[in-house]
Amino acid sequence: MIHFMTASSPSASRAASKRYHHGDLGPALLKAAEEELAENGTESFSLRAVAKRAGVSHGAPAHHFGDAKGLLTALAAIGYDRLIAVQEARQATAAPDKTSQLIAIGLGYVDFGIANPALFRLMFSSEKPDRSDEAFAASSLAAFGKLVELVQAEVGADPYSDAAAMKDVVASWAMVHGLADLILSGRIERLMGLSQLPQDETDAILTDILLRPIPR
Amino acid sequence: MIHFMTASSPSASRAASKRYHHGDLGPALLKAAEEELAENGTESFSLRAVAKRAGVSHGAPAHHFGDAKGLLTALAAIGYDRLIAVQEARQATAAPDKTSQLIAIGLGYVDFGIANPALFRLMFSSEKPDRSDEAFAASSLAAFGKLVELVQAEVGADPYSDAAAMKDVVASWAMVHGLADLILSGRIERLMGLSQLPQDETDAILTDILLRPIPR
DNA sequence: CGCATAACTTGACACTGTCTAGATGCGCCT
DNA sequence: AGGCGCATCTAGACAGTGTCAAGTTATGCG
Repeated sequence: MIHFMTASSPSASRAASKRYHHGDLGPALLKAAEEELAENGTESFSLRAVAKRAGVSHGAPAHHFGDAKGLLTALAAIGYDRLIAVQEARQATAAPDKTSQLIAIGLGYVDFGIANPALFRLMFSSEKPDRSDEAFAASSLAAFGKLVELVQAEVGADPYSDAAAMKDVVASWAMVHGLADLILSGRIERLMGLSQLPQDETDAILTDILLRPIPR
Repeated sequence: MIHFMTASSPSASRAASKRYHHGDLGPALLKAAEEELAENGTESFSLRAVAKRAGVSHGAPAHHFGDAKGLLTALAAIGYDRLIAVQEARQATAAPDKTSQLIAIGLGYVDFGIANPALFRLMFSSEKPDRSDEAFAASSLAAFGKLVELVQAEVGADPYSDAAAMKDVVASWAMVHGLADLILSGRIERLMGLSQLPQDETDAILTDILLRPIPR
């Protein structure tokens, strides 16, 4: 679950009670929104349902996030931070060599998508978030930066100055992104039955596939 | 544009006039829906706007498609037929060898996505269409069948009986799907400026990437 | 302590999808 | 040829949506 920094506000301790001023509503709304998203999916997402879940009136979210787009933008930005965290968890348990580390962030990308399908779609395949938002841009760029960094280590060239290396970045990203997107739409399951396999076998198959876009 | 078979009905010639019975409303609604989708995107899609565009009352679509899900399911099914057509157009202008033909359907997949971003998202990244619908299942399976067939020709093994070949299918699909999805969300453009390049250079880059998932 | 102001509520508005009952006219059948 | 069944389409109502404006509460600063 997302941390949401609920302990930062001095009045947050009694935040759940029915006071007129919630005291920490911003993070509380984000938490409620994520739960709604996870339970009902992106398509039937409702701002009023989020407000109700957080125990406030339907107009309250507007004061913190402007409109629905604002709330979803903030949520997507947090999503990128969490994506990075999941990738780093995979890196920590992976072998330290460059290739294993690159594969690890790919496996983390898929892990994240499977664990948070609606959030993943919101982040990557939705027009709802405002991509020019500062927090969104910063977090998504940080996630992309991890990929660039590890591809650069792998191929030994800076993607921003070497077109071939950038092509390697794009190929790696497209592969892992397509894999994740097809998995969480259920299209791979029908073909390979990944969910029936033990984790290490699934990882082996995905690793094989994730290695392909990288020149050897 | 989709054909929609408007000439098949005997009364379709005066279909545009203000008669009480439209005479060919099903196809007309699909056409209107596609236009709405192309202009406004998937997210702000409105059934009432589709009805208005087709010149009928807001309740009319229900009689032909049941509900919004039904209309979008039918539209997505047609989308798969068109995807196949775009892929076959690419095949027709490609070299006849097996590898070129496989790459051709990949380029067609990307072509289709760029030309119809909202429809692409509806087909692949939306929960709105009913995947158990017969027409949807048939058309999407036909599109997938093309991929299976060409991968089988390329690697010389039947994916349905050979796990390694199925892995090649999954890898190929994931690559082209991820590539298309990232391109139409604008994420590749920022990195490689594909739209600035002449078509043959873009094709060369995409071909390079699309070749990678296939074992050599 | 008083008060500006941020935080939140409440009600209204236009719009959405779906349901119901009613209006219309196409095409079949005798 | 004439009538009529029934698919086709309209029109109104309903609950639910996001957003806006105006009012209410209470926090923290001077």
